[in-house]
Amino acid sequence: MSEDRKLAVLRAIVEDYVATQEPVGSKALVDRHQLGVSPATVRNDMAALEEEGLIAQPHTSAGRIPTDKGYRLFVDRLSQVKPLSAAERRAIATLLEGAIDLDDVVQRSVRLLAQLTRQVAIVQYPVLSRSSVRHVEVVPLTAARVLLVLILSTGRVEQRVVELPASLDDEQVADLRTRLNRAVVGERLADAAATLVLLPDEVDPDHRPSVSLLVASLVEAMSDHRADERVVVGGTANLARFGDSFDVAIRPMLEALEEHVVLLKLLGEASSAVTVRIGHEGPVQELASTSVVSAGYGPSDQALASLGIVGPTRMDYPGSMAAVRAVARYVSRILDEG
Amino acid sequence: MSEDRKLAVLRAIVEDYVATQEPVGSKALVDRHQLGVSPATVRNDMAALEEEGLIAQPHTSAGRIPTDKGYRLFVDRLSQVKPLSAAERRAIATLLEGAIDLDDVVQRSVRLLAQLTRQVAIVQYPVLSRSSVRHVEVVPLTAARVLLVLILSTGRVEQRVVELPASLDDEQVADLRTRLNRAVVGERLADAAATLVLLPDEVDPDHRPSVSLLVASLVEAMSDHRADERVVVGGTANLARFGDSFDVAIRPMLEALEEHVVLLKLLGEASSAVTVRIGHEGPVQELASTSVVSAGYGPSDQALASLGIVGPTRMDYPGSMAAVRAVARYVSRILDEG
DNA sequence: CACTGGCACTCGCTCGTTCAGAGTGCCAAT
DNA sequence: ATTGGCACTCTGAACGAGCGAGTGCCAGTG
Repeated sequence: MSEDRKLAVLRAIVEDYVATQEPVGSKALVDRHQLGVSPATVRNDMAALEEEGLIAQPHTSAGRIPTDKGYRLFVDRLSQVKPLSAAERRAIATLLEGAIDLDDVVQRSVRLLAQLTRQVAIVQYPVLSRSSVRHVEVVPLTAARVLLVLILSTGRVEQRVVELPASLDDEQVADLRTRLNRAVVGERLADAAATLVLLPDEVDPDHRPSVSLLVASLVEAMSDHRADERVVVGGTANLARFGDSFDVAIRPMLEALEEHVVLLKLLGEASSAVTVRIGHEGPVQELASTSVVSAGYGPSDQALASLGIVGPTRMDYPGSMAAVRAVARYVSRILDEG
Repeated sequence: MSEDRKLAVLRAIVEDYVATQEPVGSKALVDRHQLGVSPATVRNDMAALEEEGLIAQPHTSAGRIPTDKGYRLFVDRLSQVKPLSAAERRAIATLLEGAIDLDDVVQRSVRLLAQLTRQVAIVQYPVLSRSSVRHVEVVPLTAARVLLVLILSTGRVEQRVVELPASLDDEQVADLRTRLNRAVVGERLADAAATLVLLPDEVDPDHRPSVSLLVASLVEAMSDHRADERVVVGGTANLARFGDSFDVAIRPMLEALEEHVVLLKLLGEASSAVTVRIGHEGPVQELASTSVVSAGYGPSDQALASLGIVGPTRMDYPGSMAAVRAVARYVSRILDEG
């Protein structure tokens, strides 16, 4: 029994099962693939594969389906990322280049991923703490009320309204604006806080309470992890496609998709390579029958956040990986330019 | 045959059917409700109700279920809005008061509505064109690049980065900031554009191209209907609850929930009263078996936008209406304060 | 005249049974 | 090592019977 052919059989099983959604038998296999051997031989190979835990039969006398372990082997050794068609790549490029701001980029990416893979897509907003400050703006609203605007290198904008204990005139506000920007522009958020706390000491003691308050508010905006946890989901309608052919329960999926914390766990740590999590390998019990394909993205190849897709373990891995990788790259490029 | 009792029977049918999800027969009715008559009598009433098109039987020799027309009558004449429990009202108040900005208010409202009604909730962002300008800020980023920040009375913040044909120094920016604010603060968005177009004529001819560009960008931000169409959806997991008990197809629901344009159609024109759309009364063919309960909200009782819930026609209308009304009121109050 | 009890009738649903088909494992042969 | 053949297993579809919920109608009663 040839080891190579055994793996060829596994690959064929995965491909057929993904395509048809039905357990695949020995006869069907030799019909659809040019294996050059008889069904009986394939049966022997199958028995061996089952022995190794790579495939299983739902019940006696049914075809075989791949196990999670089988998919893992397939992804690691038997498949290569399927290149996208020229049309698809053009579609990605034009769609993403039409985006007008960060929100829009994220929005469009989700749609794109969902359409390309026909799965549920998830895109995380760039993580705050690793980006740097591009500009800080102080806007007087009334005498004792100012708006702080924090603009980050990723294009993200955070704003806070602050009530001051004492009023500031325009000149003082302008001075403050200069000082703040001198202190933090170009700094990474994680470091900026340290520089900021020294600022109140520099100014006229009369205004120290106001400045302290402003600084506190700014630091708070910088470490706002609520914003870090923002993710956008799209393509939920695709759930229905494989939803009724059950096996994958839609209920827990829908619930997970509402819990952004869970989604972040699913996406995992951002790393620029494409990551595949199959079935039980994932961190969420309820989603043991789903897989996640994700990749990090961010300007200049530092992975600021992740995006990816979630679908049943029986998915088209090569295709999904290609789509995820392509979108991640394009989004990274856009962020580089912006 | 008493007309009153006939309506009581209809009410009982609606209530039972909503509770059990199963066609209700004459026997079950007299058991569960104190109608003071025998099943046979109820059967006669039922025959009459069916004659009038208010109820129907799925097939001969099954119980009755209300028709859309039956629900309509129930909502209009047989039910009163069920008051929320004190605990529920407290939950609404505390949750919404903890919100820190407009995004957060919208986010929390959706969750709240979904939890209270156990249906899918939809909240529309306040419509731009009817709100007014609170402040405009011009932030120099580099010599020939500025950030425009537009702050609206609803708390919404829009920003645009503009590349200028010529560079402006700080003094000129400050002057521009003053002029812009003088021109539009307090104006409604619809009117502000008219005032703005005159602005370029006021300034030094050298900077006229830059100012024109800024004004154009601002006008564009003000009339950004993309932002108008923003809606947030929550509680999708609730779909699964009644999803498998068929009759309501989840597929078109999920699809509709992704199409924000469709959702806006569903919510309809914002009016401060609670509106109920039952089944086919709605504007979307595919959702003929779902109902929408919605209400407008906005500061000082002008309805800026709508929020509501979507669910199967067999829903708890009094409860849903109460929840929608309560949330709409609380959100309005929050906007009033902010 | 409104209501009631009784009764025959209609279906949809559930359950058991049967049957065909797909697929397997094993064995003897090449 | 591979193959054809064969007996065996098991699922899923098809069928039919019987049950039960529910109805409509009718004759009887206050």
